[in-house]
Amino acid sequence: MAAHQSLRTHTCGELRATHVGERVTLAGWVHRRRDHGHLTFFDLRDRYGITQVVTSADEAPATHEAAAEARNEWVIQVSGAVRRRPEGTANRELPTGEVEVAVDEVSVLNESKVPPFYINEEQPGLEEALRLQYRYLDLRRPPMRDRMLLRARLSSAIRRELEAEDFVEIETPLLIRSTPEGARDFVVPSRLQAGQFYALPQSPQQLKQLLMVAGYDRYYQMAHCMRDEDSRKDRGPEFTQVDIEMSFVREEDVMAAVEAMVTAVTRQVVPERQISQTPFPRLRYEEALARFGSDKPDLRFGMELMELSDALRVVDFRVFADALAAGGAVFAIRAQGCGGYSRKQLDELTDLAKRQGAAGLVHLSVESDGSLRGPAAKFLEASSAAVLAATGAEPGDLLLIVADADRATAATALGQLRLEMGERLGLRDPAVLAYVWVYRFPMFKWDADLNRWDATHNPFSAPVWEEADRMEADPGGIHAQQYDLALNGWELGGGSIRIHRRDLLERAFALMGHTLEGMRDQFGALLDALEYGAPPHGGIAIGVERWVALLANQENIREVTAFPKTQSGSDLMLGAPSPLDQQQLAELHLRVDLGG
RNA sequence: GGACCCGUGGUGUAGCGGCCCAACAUGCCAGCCUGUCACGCUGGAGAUCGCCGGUUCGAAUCCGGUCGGGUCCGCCA
Repeated sequence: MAAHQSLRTHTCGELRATHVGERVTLAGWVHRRRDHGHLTFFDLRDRYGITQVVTSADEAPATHEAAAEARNEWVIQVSGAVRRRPEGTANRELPTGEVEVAVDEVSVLNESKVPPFYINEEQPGLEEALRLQYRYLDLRRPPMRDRMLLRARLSSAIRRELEAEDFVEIETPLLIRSTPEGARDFVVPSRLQAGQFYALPQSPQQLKQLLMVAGYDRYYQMAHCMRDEDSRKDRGPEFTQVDIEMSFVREEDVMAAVEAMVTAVTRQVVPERQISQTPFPRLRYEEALARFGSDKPDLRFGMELMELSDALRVVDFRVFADALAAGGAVFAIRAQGCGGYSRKQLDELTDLAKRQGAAGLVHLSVESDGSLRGPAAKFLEASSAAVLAATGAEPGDLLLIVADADRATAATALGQLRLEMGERLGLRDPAVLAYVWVYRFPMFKWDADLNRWDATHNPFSAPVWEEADRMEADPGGIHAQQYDLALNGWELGGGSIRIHRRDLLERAFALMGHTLEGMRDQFGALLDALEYGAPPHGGIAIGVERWVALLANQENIREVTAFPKTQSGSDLMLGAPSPLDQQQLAELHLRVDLGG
């Protein structure tokens, strides 16, 4: 093992029966102490594991007495002989559990105050703010350590796989130019140029495209990105992405390369997990929305959406009739065996549907005689057979139905209910990883507020080539060569084939209301570069925190981030952000105005 | 910008108008204990209930505000 240094001969995860008889020196933290008077056991911990060391009043009285001072989290160094534990006292829970070190020499390398929370046991309810304030102690806890090591193995495997396929890692700058597109920028004031600001990258998008123009036809980078938008459990102000770009490729090529890397990496890093399907399923956006109510569906379970628009077209029920008359849709999911849900449970589901933009939720339970029961049942009597036929619902089942004048709204609201029911029914198997491609997104969406078309994803994404001619004639009807990679209901990454011809890019931007001057000002370098032999190219970016979180079965990316920010963007350990003093402000040509 | 939830010894919880200057577990300290591994036993110290204000004879408990944390909507090309 490489971790041998002059203060230790072995790590705390290393000793086995084969070491019995060797004299060793270990250094680490006191994980736990069991004091039996004339005999004291210490569990000594480092990042490699735990080893039991013993001091004895009979064998080494002075050492025994000296060691008795040590408390939890003190850093100590011990020397002694490795010996097999007495018959019947081996600990099968520990890899090192067959042996122990009979300590004859101990030295305290550093004492520790009593920590503000337990390092040596799990503590589910522990206030996260406290963990963040003492993150260096939190990171010492074995579950956090394991997640950090998992993340390191993931990064390493990604690099190994990509480099084996001739990808080259190229770093791009962190101080770049602000552009109003996309998320809000974090900005950095320039000292040398008064009144001017850099922006921190939301992603190295333009730079990696410029690298393609430069001929580095397979680029990757573990790229740090920053977006000044409100946090969620799956996104924070700064994050890391595996940024990839390739030249001379079609969608197929990028997806194949990424899929090969993702599959190989997953198998190396979490061999115990099951990838539900390879090659990864591919769903067109429209299909993902219609079947799962999401553009990042969780494919670990079925419970697909069923469209009832036709079955219910004749029903005299305002909620459905109005939605359908307005050109909308009615969707349902069938929750098997949930017909007995209580009023409270149904209210919770209704609240969820409303939060997701639905006007309401119609719930029907199927009685043992096949009749439907629920607040809206009396309106549906004439159609109950059609509903049962369309949904396949059986006695004891619960049907959840959402109608909306907007098809996507109905589908996404029900998609959220599907996830909730999947959770409640235990269908989201934590052992399974269900990667899925979602592709062929609409290229533009109408922005009612700005009264213009806007890119659904990335403004540099290319239209499906055969559709490019219709861009101006039918902006809402054409699709982008855009593909997202989803995993267990989370968006892991997204990418596209880019526009590599200046005229086409200008047309796309013009459609989004950009003037030629505005484009030159903001994207001048890229536009110019496209005129110097830009090859066809495309790529993807994969969110590292989300990926690790899913591989570690964590709900929250803070659990896989060494030093995360709070929801309001604070670093509770460092106390950031903080004010600047007057001199710093003056150098940066800034004046702070807190008046509001 | 908005909605909701949380904030009681070091930590996690209980208490939710007077029986509480606050209970339980764990941790901490001390003593005892030669085979433990969440060691055990005995004893002890430790919180005026995030903060400010109000209601009340009386507030951890009710109300308002505020600070911190979380979840969500908006936002996130």
